[in-house]
Amino acid sequence: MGTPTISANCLRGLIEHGFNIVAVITQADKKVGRKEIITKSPVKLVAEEYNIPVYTPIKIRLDYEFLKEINPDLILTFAYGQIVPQGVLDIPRLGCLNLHGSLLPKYRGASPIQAALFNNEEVTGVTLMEMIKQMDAGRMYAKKEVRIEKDDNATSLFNKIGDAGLELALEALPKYVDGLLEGVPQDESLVSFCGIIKPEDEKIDVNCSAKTIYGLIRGLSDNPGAYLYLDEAKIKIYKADYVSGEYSGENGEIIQADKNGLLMKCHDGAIKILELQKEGKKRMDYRSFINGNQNLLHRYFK
RNA sequence: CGCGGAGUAGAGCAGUGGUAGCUCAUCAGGCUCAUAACCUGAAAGUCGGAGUGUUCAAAUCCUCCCUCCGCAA
Repeated sequence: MGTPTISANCLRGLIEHGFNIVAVITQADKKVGRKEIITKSPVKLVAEEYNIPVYTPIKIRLDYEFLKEINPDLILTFAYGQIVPQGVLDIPRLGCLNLHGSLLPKYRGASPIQAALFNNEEVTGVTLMEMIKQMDAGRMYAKKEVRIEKDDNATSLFNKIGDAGLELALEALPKYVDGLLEGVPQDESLVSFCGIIKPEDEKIDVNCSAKTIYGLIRGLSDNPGAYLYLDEAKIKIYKADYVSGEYSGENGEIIQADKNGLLMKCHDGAIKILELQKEGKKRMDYRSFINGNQNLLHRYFK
């Protein structure tokens, strides 16, 4: 069970390594984009490619009777996008496992990969764990660490986590099936959570520290992008760096706008904007932005 | 028919009826110990496409089409 590209890659890997996938469950086709084109999930596309039966319950919470007939030995989820009810967890004889995009017990919840970036972590990872009723709280069977590099953003980290998830599954699933893995309970004192990211969470608060803003920008790039406003125009920042040090001026003020950089002062340092996009315009580097928007100096982002 | 913005030199933009401009990049020359710095000059646009639409005159107004983007989903 899964939905986005990383799940699809994982599914493909499992299939090619000889795992017998009897059914695939993914989110239903959705209308996407301005033209509302009906789009199948990446997982569905891969499943169809290999002629594996696909199920797309709108609400798995209510609609899972079909799974009893399939009677799988094991269910593996990876970024499925719905909460799986107890009724499903009880079906497979070997239980339900989940690949979670963090090193549990850190970052239980819906956005672990982004959360690691928001918090400027240097290491995160993926955890293979038992699914229980309480979200992301089951015993852990295996983990794989992923190092976060300076130039990583959400897109690149998703890919790394996806690759790591597949590797972990290939290594650990056979052992699990043979009963060789021991489940380790999570240390409840170290639990932290991350929720669904809402549009208001994507707004940059210029009064935050440079490092916090940097983390937000990385964690939301390339999709959907962290934003702020210049006058009435919404500006998304896709790539930036942070500079420590004291700068005069107010938070949000543009304190440099030339070929050497586009700097916005914030609390405890400044943000060096590298790639951005004004609404209605294309994504561009800071030099192009400065060329087309003169007199930026001492104006304010807010 | 969900709402809205935009398509003008390689890039980013200005220009809303009267012989197409700005910043950056490019090329040439100059200055300099030197330079991504500075000075001088040059090249580069059938102004998204179509119209056997309006006008003395269209990048600018009208009609249709294409593409890109923000919101919403």
